[in-house]
Amino acid sequence: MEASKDSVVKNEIIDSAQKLFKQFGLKKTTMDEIASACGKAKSTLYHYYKSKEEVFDDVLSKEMLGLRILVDKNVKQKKTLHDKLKMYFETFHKEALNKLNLYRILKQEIQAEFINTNRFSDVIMFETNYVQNMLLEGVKKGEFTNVKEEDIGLYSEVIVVAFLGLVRYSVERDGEFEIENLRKITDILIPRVFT
Amino acid sequence: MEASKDSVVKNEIIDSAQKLFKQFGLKKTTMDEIASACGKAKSTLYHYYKSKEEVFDDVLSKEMLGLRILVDKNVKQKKTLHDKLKMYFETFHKEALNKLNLYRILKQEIQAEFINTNRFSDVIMFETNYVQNMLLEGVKKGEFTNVKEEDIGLYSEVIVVAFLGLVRYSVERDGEFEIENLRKITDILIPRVFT
DNA sequence: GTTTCGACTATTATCGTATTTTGGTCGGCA
DNA sequence: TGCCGACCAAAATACGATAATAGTCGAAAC
Repeated sequence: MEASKDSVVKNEIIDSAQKLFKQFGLKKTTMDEIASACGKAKSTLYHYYKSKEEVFDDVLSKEMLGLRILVDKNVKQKKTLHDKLKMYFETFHKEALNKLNLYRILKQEIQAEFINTNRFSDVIMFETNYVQNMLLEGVKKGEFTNVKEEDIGLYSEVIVVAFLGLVRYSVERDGEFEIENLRKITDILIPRVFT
Repeated sequence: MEASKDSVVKNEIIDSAQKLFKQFGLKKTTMDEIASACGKAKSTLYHYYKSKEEVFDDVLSKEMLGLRILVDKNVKQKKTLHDKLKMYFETFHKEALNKLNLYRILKQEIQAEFINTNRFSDVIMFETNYVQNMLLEGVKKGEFTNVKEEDIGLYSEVIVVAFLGLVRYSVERDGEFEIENLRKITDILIPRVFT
């Protein structure tokens, strides 16, 4: 078994699964459907994944990766902490709505045990870390001085959780809470040194 | 029917109902149980309330009122916008955990149609308004200048939604996310003029 | 040896129906 | 006017039968 061949087949499976999960959700998508969608027998899937959950998990990882690549790319184009955060919120919010499966997790629509516990807090942890690095960079550059360095971990967590709360809210209202408004959040979440 | 007598009986009912709802939740509490808990017949309850929902709604109103009185009392004791907001977050958070029924609403644990639609957004609206007044007062006193006055409505909404997201998070982790941390949120949510 | 498949199993979900629970009504009693 | 027990209709529950589905296994194909 070549590793490359292996991952090609895995990609086929994930692509089909992603579409089906997006359309019907985790519960209403069967392994048989995924299998025939990519022209394989169900038992073949179990050669590459040991469970349905593992397939779903991989789909999520793919979506998350896509979102993160985009977020990171956009954020890197901005120079100041303020602009970076603004772009971060905007891109994350927009992409989370596109990646429907991911969005379902954020909304905690899927109540599977294995997901809520791990996945959601994984996202929070990862994003907290990402934001933390942004803030630390801001500190190093002197853009962000009025916060003790030891508090930056907590600050990041607060920012992420608060932001995700807003994403959820915005999603539940389905457009009532506009993206333009979301842009102003940075002004709230980040105390500026130069006022 | 005297109005006073009427409200005495209503209070008896609400007290019993509150305990039961707190212990078993909305769905697992029956009208018969509430009735016998306050030594009345079920049909008597319908003399004072026209439905179970109305009873639950009144319990919520009572809890909300209690919380709001305390919040308002504590907030009024503080002078600056910063201290007021700090106290606001702290008291609201603490009391929301005590008032279990209210807390279930915030957590959106109760999925009854009549609740999610009205109650939750009622809370958001009320709190948004309350915070807005705080901010406007801060503007008037010159403590809070770096925000356009027309944006204050949006700011308030963002603050409330973000804060409720944090309350939920803190509740889900059941103590992991400490109240002391919550106190620092004000520093994040309110850009200070004097840095 | 690796990948695929069809047949098989065990578990879970679904359905139809009988039964119970429960929200809500009503007439009458104090 | 305030209260109750008896009553009803609708919803929840229980349960057995049936169907759907996640996951296994041995063998065939490559």
